[in-house]
Amino acid sequence: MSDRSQFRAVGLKTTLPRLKVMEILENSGERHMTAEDVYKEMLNLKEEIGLGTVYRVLNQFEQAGLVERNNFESGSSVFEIKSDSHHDHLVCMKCGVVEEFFDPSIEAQQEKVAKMAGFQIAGHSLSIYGFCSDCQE
Amino acid sequence: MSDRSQFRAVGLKTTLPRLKVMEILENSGERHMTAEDVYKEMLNLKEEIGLGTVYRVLNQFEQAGLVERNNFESGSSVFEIKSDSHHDHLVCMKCGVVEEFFDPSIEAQQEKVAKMAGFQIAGHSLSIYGFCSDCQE
DNA sequence: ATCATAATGATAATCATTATCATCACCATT
DNA sequence: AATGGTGATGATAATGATTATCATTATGAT
Repeated sequence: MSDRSQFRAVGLKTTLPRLKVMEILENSGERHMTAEDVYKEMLNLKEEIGLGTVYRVLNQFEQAGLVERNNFESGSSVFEIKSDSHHDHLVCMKCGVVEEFFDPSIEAQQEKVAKMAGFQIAGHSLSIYGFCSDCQE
Repeated sequence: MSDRSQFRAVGLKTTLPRLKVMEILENSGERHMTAEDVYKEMLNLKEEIGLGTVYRVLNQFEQAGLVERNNFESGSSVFEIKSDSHHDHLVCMKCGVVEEFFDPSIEAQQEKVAKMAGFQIAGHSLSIYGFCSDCQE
């Protein structure tokens, strides 16, 4: 599905800033970008855009289910293209690298926990913090 | 252990603001408070304190291992007295109530995941978001 | 091509949090 | 109990992330 039709499907007009933001999220090596990251990359590519627009567009994309927001422990949100498959994160506290993982048994166990507490589950966020293989003294 | 000796043990002088902040965290019905919450409660109790001091003290308590910080999806950190036993959270997206849980199998599975990815685990944060039993239409 | 409407960019505003710094309180020592 | 050095406080300003405002501009249905 093209970005164009993706946007149409969620009621967003196809504009240059939206196309560019999506393109950066898709093509940037870094899968987890802050609004600021996206903005800077945009400037690198000699594209005109306002930082406010980046924030606005990312929020709209999140609302629309096109991207996913994560709040690690850094003080700013990071965004990534929403993949069809849910996953959680391993975050390196030294170099900041983020690895993704999916563990069915953890997922299943969460369902159980929620059910036991009478919670209707809507989502969850699991981040494991530590040091990646390159960052252990 | 009294707050007084607790503070001494971690190299913090025993001061009125620190005693009061700790007292509020201990006695407030709400276990997960923002700095602002603590500050307002302080004013309620007719105690003089600066908001900056609340932030400073909470950070020191966190450094010292006396309280634990959590970043749910609200944009501001919440603090709770650090209990000896680790736990994760179920957060109601409507009323904001927070329930705690501990699930050994999830914990164990996280260890496995980290090991497989070559990560040296330092901590983790698992929050399940949903609707508590009182908040389901 | 026209036009209503939504989107943009520049800017100001807000919110959470931290830094600064002069004044003040704690507490080990006298 | 008085003293003094050092750490702590409070008021304020500063910062960083994010959102609101609003006049101008671009999109897409007609």
